[in-house]
Amino acid sequence: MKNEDEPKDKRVKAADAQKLTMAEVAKYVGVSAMTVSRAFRQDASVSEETRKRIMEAVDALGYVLDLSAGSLSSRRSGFIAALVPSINNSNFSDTARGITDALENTGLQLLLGYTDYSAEKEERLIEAMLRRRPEGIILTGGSHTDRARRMLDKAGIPVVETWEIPEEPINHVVGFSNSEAMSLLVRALANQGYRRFGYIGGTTARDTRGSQRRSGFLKTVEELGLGPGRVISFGVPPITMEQGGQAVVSLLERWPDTEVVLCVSDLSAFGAIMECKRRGMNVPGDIAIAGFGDYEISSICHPSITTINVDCYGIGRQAAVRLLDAVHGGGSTGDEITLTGYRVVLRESTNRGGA
Amino acid sequence: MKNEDEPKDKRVKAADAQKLTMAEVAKYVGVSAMTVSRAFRQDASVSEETRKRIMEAVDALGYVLDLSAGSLSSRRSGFIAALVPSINNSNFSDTARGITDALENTGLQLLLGYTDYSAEKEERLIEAMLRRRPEGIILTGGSHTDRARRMLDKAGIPVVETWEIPEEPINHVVGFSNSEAMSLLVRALANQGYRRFGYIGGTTARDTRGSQRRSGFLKTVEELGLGPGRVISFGVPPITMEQGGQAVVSLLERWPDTEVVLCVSDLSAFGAIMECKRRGMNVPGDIAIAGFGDYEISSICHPSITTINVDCYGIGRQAAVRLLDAVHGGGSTGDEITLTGYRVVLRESTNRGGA
DNA sequence: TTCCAAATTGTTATCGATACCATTCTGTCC
DNA sequence: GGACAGAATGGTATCGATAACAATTTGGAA
Repeated sequence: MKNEDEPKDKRVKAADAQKLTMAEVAKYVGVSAMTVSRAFRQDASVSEETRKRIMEAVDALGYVLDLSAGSLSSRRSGFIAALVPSINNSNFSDTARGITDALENTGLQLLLGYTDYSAEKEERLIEAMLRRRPEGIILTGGSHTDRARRMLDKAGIPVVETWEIPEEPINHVVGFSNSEAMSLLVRALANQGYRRFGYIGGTTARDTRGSQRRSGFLKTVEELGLGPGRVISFGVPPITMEQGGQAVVSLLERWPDTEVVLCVSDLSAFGAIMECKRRGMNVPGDIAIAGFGDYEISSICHPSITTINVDCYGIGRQAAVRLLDAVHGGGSTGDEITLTGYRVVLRESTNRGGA
Repeated sequence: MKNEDEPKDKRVKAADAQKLTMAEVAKYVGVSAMTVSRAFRQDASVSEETRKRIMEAVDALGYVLDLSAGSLSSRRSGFIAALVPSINNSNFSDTARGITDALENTGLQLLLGYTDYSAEKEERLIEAMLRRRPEGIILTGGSHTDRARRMLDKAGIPVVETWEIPEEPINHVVGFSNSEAMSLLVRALANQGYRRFGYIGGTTARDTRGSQRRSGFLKTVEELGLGPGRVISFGVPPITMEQGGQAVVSLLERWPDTEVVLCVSDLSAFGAIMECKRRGMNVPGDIAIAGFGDYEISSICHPSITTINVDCYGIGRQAAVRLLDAVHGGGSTGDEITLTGYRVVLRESTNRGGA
């Protein structure tokens, strides 16, 4: 049995307060709603004194601007949408952070979605996002369903594709060639004297960047006259640390004399290295292993991991900057491809003749 | 010189199409706008035949529902806000994933923000979020500015605090006691025979969960009669892998006979272990090290890391479920504290007499 | 056949801010 | 003193959907 004089649910009172509208603030101050509206925008012409009185009233009453109402009449939602494959992957969350940071103080809100590496889920997300009328949208990769492309086209908003160079860009692109980046790594290691190259990646083409890295690997090994590359496909992308460990076992069973193994990402490379150590093998003494992405872990772990450093944060930041240009400046410069940097980072895990 | 019959900028045409409104779809089909509106909701009463015709028209015209207009009249924004300290931390991105998954097919959109472990940034984000009139909000931790509390109170929406048990909960809570969890780990290791305990954490109280872990550590070491704990504070939270490595060096310089080091998170523990190995020390032979959070890395790395497993995904999922209950069901059950599980995971890094 | 309940569709007002244009006020210059 | 530019403020229509209620149709039951 509840006590009778127990206080009533606090939210009842609160719910009333919630109804507070701009007109009521205006009445309280003794101005028109329009003036209150102007007081909230820094560029509008309101006398300093009036603005001060309004803001005091806003504080006193606890009024909070309602953007959904505003965006309807101003026809500007104040949203930017961004889709990434996964938020659990630190490369992509760095990109998301870059976007968020670039959006700070622009008055734009980020609507973030993750596609789980699926073009179908991407399509559904794009539709869900467009229902909020974003002023621009940032996508990962260039592989989209036909319907997704049609929706984006119809939406008439700037689109930025990131993390790779699509064959048929929709609009703007901020990224790099995953194939060439992997190629660069192969050449760097070949320069060190490695000859028998293995590769570990996922089983399907879901992860288009992963596929591009593999094809860059295969092409370059071929070009260097180092025979066909030894490829192990293991697990649905994105492959985990654990799967990296399992894959390297398969690879070494099949081609025991492999000298160096390149992995689709640092995570699988790390798993591979740890599995080798667990089995008593020496990295890089018995086998050299390299990754891709330069995750934090790769510079810290022992042995530290040779990899390709990608400017994940910069991809996000530049994508957002491009988008802002297009949204505000009217995109006068037209569609463009912005190449972002990458570089080979040689570390202990591929030290030739290393400990 | 551009070719004259080059197609004009596609976006011009697209921008026109964008203006498409529900009324135009209605006219095209020969029904009222209201009927089109009903066709978009699955519970509304529209004949199957009419809905089919409408949806065909929607497809043909490429109409996309405008939720911002709808939310104004229905007074339901369709948003849920969630604030996490960082999206680069896989623990919190797991929580974000749990929230997103629980929201799937509810028609609710997640507005995600990251506070960077700052109560001031949290306050600004809460205000920004409230301007979108979310139907509920999920926060991390129980430490908020006064103004933030006031705004939340006024907003009159359900609030769920996660990841810890606040002393003064606002509303609902989904979390666990970080202090008790750390205490459990200390006891488990004391049971194994360890006596001289060290601790590595950040320098400030910004990370309240980190502070709670430290106090749980200190209290328990004291209770067990194992003298004052040896604490190294290093770096602004969240401390990185690298800082974990630096901290363990400090700790061992100051107290060389330390037997086991507990770290505020697996990331710093990993950094500490790698630094020890780099310096030729054996883990756990020379020094045992444990973390907190059970990140993927901890089960994979060598030696694998003893830690506290936390149900990060479940925290997000349950927080969202609680919130949905409160939003839809009217929160009839009142405010509640939902405790989520955690458990000690003993691994190689604290093997007594280990290799 | 008559009548009523349920299913289906239509009409109108409205959500809360902002765009657009009109109006008032202030100060300055000739 | 008059005129006028520019700043400050107000009034009204409007953004595009949905709530609320009204009207119409349909299918049986009486």
